[in-house]
Amino acid sequence: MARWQPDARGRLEAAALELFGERGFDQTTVTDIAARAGLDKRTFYRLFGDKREALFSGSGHLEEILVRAVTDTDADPFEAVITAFRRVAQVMFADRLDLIRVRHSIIEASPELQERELRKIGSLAAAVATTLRAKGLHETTATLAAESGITVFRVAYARWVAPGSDASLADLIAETATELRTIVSAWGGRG
Amino acid sequence: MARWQPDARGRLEAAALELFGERGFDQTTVTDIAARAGLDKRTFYRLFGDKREALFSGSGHLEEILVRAVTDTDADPFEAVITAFRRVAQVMFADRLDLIRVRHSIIEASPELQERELRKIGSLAAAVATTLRAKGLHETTATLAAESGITVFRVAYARWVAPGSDASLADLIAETATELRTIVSAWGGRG
DNA sequence: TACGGTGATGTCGCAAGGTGACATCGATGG
DNA sequence: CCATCGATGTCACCTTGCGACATCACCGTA
Repeated sequence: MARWQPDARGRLEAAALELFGERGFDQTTVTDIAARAGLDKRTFYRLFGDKREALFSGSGHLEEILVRAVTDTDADPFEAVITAFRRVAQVMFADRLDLIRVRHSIIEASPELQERELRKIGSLAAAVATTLRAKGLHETTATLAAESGITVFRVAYARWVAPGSDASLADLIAETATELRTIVSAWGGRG
Repeated sequence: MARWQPDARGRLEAAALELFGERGFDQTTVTDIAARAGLDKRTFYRLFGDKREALFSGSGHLEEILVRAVTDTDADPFEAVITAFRRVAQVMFADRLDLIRVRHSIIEASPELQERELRKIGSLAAAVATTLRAKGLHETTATLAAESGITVFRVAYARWVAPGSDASLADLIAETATELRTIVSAWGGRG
């Protein structure tokens, strides 16, 4: 085969997205993906840790932006996380809404991909918590702020991708955070 | 081999726990597990969906108890979830603390097992959210209460399994929920 | 132009996960 | 004594993922 094709990684990602969309994740072999990209199966595994990773390349970038946004503020922990997510929403989820929807439906259709997404989200939360702790917060406080912030983002994101939604992701995040505060504040105390 | 050995499922679970603890998850093959239990690899796959499931048999029971506890109260949603978790903590995490710790350390040492645990927790949250919605709550409210309740449980659980902790899980849950309320309530509003 | 190094890719083989199809055994009922 | 049925064993197979090695393009240098 022709070697040194440009952007091997990008072409493999595109091929994987196409094939997962056409046949589903399980019905697509790594050999299929590599063939569509004009490459070998072994090359795929050199660029991606496993078959699922082809759909999660952006998560590293997302973590980077999020951590920086949390660092660059001195607000209260929860507010810092929510603000950071709203900024991320404006940067990373502004365009290509069609591709985002396709990706979402592919993940939704495969338990394995859902597991991987949960892991990515978990490591995102861990990174945010570490950042908050580095700012002098107590471990439990940092973890709780990070985890509940991520929860808000996930719920808002789910509402945003749902068909028939027109609000912006940033607005949905703020709205969802407000509702979380209402729910939690209503709690009486040591149950 | 001798057939019709009693409690094949239980013996496979025990064998898996032992071997994962001795060599780690990756260094243990399904054939190893089946051999230690005196059974065949194919029998393992008939009783468990995949290799990881041998460590997560209790999650169905946990979901059942949790859903019932949420159903049997008419408190505010967040309080209902927290109370339910505290009740579960007293029922399911009272004895066998040594086994719980072993299981926890095994999962902690394997990314694949962490992924599976996250999925189990996610389906737990979904079940609780469904239960809350059945009580007439709005979708977003139900999801947020369920997810943040689970977050509280996870953080409390992490503190509880950590070496050198002596507080009860139920108390840690209440304490963590209080701290979450403090963090979220401190938030100013629409960022 | 020739030469050697370097890095990305292809080729091959293999252990392990996971599954379908079929054989086999034990118990149970007639 | 035989038929049946459900749980298990056996075999063959595909796919994932990886180690080891060969190969090609490119690049600097003489």
